Amino acid sequence: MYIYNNLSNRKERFIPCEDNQVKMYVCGMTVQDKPHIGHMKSFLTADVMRRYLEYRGYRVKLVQNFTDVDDKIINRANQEGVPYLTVANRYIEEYYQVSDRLNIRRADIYPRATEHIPDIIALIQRLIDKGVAYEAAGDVYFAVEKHPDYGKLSNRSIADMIEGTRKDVQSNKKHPLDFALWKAAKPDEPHWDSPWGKGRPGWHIECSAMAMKYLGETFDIHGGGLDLIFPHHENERAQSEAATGKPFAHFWCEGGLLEIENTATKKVEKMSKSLNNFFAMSDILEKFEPDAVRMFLISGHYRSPLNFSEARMAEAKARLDRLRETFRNMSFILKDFDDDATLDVESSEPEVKELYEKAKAVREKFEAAMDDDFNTAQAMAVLFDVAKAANTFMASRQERFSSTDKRVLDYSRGILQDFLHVLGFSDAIFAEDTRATDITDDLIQILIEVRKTARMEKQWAIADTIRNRLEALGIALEDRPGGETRWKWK
RNA sequence: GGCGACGUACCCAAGUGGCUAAGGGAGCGGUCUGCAAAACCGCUAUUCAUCGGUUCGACUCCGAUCGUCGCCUCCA
Repeated sequence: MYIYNNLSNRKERFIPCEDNQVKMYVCGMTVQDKPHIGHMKSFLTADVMRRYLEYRGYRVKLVQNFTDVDDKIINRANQEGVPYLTVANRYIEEYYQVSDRLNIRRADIYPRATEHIPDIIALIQRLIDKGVAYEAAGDVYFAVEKHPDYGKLSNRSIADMIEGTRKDVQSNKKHPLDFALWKAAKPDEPHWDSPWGKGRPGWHIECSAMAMKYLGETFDIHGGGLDLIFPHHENERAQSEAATGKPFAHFWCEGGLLEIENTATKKVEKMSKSLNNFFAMSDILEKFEPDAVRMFLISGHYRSPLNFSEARMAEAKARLDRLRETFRNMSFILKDFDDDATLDVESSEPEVKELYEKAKAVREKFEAAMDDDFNTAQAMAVLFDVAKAANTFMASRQERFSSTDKRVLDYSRGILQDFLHVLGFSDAIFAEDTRATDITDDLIQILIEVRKTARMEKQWAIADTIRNRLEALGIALEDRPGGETRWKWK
């Protein structure tokens, strides 16, 4: 398979460092506020990559950090008058909640910066010993000019960057682009003892220390948002490779940002905490189901920006409903279908053969799409193709299905389920709605029968009242061509 | 100003140096239906921002122009 590498600016053949093992690090959140849907785009992207890699037979070790000490967390804690870890823990907890609801599989390890201070100090010391970092008044800085490769990931040269740099007031730095590995503690700040006095880690170093600790000095894939390329990932790479003399991550896979239209200026801009234009993931989940969010987030390519709006979410929901409808219709037909005879395609009718061929081709087409830098949009199109074919097939049958018909539908359903799972959709799409308890079903069946009688007597007002009242409760009735009436939650 | 990405139908969105430019949403017409809903069938890009160039041939490669976005400061 091929994955786009931001380091080389092109797609490269993906070959893991170790045979069957993929080691992956995703830059997690600085837990200063609620996770918003832009954050979750990154993590859901990583989740899809991981699931597909596993589908492909790799064992994946995924590490995703929490940066739980930084200026903004400290500020927020001061405003609230609580310890900084209270703030951090609160948002970490919320992260887990929304992540679980989105069916994002848990990473293998979620290391936290504050729990790795000794590792961080050791790494900084290593850099000082190598002569690429220096201490100045209790701070420690990485000397950018000592690292010849600096700027490669973000495609810029030190000279270019200096032009755009504002004058830095604090001048413990030897070079304006040098960045802090360790910051001397200001009064009343959280701090730890270190060889350079009391202080706390700078922003980038924790990722290097923790990635190396859990994945080794070289690993396969480094993910995160595109806005992290500079300075975060550039600095991470520089300090890591300066320390070890080895490549840090092989593939740098930063994803496109979530954008949103500014209602005042009509301009599209990235969703971020600093612009205060974000939609908390928890709020969106009040309104839209998790699978619809997933459908929305994978509707384009992960490297492209994605524009958020309620209308787009509603569209994603409609896409999801289309698939769900197909599954519902299959389920009605396959109710009590329990037959493990093999499908004899050769002697089947052309319609059966056609659906079978469509479903059978999914594996190859889906893999071709996903092997090409995780093209989820293409992959979804492949699945929609089969859903359409199944719908067409079902519509062609006038509600009478032979066991061969059922076999090919069962086969198609299995294929669709398998591949929707690979993309991380939950069983909620194809499983029966859990709100439908048996008694509910019985009660609705009674109403359906009453309505049926009314319809036979052409008492349309009664029939429609039943349907409308149920509709108001979120229950939709469908009269099928054969005279059968089905119900579903809307 | 520097670096990078992008501009495909009403909307979202994949894609390819030459075979009908995927898929979805929305709309319209039809089938089915007492009416709906859902589904199915048909229609909605002679064209891929604009202008040049390379080529037998480009939407796809190159250049310019216009537009949008991101990074250059904290940010998934």
